[in-house]
Amino acid sequence: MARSTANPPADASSNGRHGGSDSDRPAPPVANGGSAVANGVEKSGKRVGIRDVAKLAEVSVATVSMVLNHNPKITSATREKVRRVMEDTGYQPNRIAQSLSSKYTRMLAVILPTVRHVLADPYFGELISGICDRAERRGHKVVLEHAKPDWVRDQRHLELFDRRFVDGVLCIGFNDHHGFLEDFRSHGCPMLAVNSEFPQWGVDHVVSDYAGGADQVMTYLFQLGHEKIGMVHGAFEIATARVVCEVFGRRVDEAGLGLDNTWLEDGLFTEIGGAEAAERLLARHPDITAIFAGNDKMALGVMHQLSVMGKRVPDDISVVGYDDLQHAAFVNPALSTVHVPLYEVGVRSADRLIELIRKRTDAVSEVLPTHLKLRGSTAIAPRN
Amino acid sequence: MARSTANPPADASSNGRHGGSDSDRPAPPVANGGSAVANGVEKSGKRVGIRDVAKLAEVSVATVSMVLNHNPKITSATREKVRRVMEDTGYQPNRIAQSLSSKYTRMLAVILPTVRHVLADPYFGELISGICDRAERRGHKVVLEHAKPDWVRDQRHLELFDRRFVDGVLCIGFNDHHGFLEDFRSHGCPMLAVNSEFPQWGVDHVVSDYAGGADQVMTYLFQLGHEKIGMVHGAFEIATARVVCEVFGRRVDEAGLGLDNTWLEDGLFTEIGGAEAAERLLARHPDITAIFAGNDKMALGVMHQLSVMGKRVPDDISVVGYDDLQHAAFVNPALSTVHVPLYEVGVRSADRLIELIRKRTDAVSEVLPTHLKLRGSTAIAPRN
DNA sequence: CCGCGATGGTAAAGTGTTTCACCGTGGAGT
DNA sequence: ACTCCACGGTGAAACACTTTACCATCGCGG
Repeated sequence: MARSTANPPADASSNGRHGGSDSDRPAPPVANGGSAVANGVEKSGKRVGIRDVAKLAEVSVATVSMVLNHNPKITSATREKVRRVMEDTGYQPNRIAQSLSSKYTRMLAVILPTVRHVLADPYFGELISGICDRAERRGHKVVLEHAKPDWVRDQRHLELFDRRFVDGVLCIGFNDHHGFLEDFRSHGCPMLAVNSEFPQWGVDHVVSDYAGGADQVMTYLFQLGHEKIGMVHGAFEIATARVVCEVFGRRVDEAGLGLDNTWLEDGLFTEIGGAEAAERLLARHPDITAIFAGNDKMALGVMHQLSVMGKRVPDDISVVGYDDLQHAAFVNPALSTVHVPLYEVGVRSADRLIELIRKRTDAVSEVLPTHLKLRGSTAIAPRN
Repeated sequence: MARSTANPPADASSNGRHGGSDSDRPAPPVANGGSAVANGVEKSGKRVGIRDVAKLAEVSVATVSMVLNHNPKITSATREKVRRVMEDTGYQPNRIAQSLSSKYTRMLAVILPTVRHVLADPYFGELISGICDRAERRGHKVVLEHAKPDWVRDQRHLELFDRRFVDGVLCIGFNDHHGFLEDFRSHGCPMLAVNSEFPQWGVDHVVSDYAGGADQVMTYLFQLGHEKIGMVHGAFEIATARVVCEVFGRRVDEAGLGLDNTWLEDGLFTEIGGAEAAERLLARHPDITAIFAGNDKMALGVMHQLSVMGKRVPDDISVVGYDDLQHAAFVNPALSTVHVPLYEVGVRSADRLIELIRKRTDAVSEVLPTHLKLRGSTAIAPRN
């Protein structure tokens, strides 16, 4: 069931373009193979295959293949000869056939939880953006996958590998209840958790520094003189959300503010959830002067609710978000938040996963820094 | 170069799950083939292939293949026999080999323009969400592709088909300068423009009713008594943006308001562009009472800028957006906008493209309705 | 009783690469 | 002068399916 072990593909492997650009060079020169031959079509109506190239170049099929794969056995002379024919004929290797022979498909899957319209959430979008850009540069394509309930019940996630859809998967947005994440590792399928972590399963991951970000927020709020601080957090099944709450709790305790659990509310990671959490928080603690939300969506909901309830931000209450989504700078007031390098996390994830696939590395656990982004939603605590 | 024509795949084609679920049934029953055999592994360490199944079921390989593909030639008796073996062994057809033999990969590509972090834009996310969900239900996978400048220069877009990456492509967010869109059609490659149209090239498309939406906005603004209305539009190279402007112009003319081109400003489809456009508009026409933005991002920018300039929304100036992105309801004030059924557009696009691939239809030009979503950013025009 | 078509299944030929065992040649080492 | 190895390249066997001839059997009408 697990992928049989085999040599990882050479760094410079065939990816269709004759220049060969597996590494990070932007793109092969490609001298625009514009011979008289109509692009890609031989005199016959048939598509040109490796055999045709071999015939025209007066070499064997194996040789052409080796040129394609940058095999050092080939002289630069013959390599050139073959290259020329490839350009003249507009030959492009059939990637299906390549995958069938070789052990690699050069495809990655991004697996997302089944939340309605999950892709419409810029948090995911930003991560995927980074993943796609980097994957493309390294000659990989990205396919999108949703982890529907029946999907994992039927073991469909392993099907991705068993049926040879992809070489590796990137998982975004899952929590401790998603036990299927463990299966990948136990079946020897390259997998990486993106901006999340699962210490209990030893899953490889690239994550941003949630503890650091939360710490900075607390320091900042204290500097502004806030002592009545509420927290709107996401689900506790998510390790990173837990971390943020823990930091919040620790800092509050250290400062001796005596804030108990009633200052914590679950915002479900959504705008609406954030709004409702804010409502509860305010009902319980009318004297609250600051709210720290676990992500920007909840922060938006909080601000919306505060506005509805006639509270001014930041004059009456300061609000801090987390993520720094693109539109956070354009709401009223502009949101102070923790900048998470989501795009960069995506980029690194793709890099590390590809290395995992090539068995160039085994354990990956990378942390990217976060920092405070101060805007208009925070101010000095109002004096009572 | 063009894909050689061949029979489209039968509606019920092999997609790995033995139940066969090409149609829209949610998922095959899958009686959890839990025999004693360790899932998917035969006694040997080798993966189980179609040959193994044939041997165990005492039929030929061809028969197994036909069972897989729901070929009516097979008796239900033998079909059951084969099915049983498949479940017992946990056999799953290798999709690479299937693609090599058959003419179809069951993959679709979504092609996006090269805008930095384009996926982080919920507009695209929502569309792609719909596309993915429906594609998955119909047994297709979706791969993401960016149309970088060099990509089209090198004819890489056709490579998607030539190298057998995908069966069809969905293009989102392009404009009249992207001539490469024409290539797909001229090479016989199934392609569909999503929520955009290119009458000049006769590209198939699924689009929402931009004219209707704009018309409703204008009617509404007139009802509120607005006469000094500015328009922050997107690039004119985009047909749908043009349509909105045309409607704006027509309605304004019909109403005899005498607003010339100085009431139009380009907002570049971005928040920042919208903000700058609003600034210019206000500098030129301090008496402006309403601004109609071509999308929600620009509307956010407009509102932000108005707030910076000390104008109140909607008391001093009303703002209307277009798209109805998820967070539009949670900004301050909540944005009145045109609801575009982006998710649904994505769904229909996937459906139509798959039909195109199967040659079940040829020309597709579908229009989905839009409607006004009134919230807090609009009000009766202030009396001078 | 013979021929014929429909039925249900089979053997074998693709599908377009990669990879592996092998081979001829030429130069260096002894 | 002879062995031996390195070099550059070749032929053919995988890879795991689909598809297309083709074949045997059987029922039925003439």
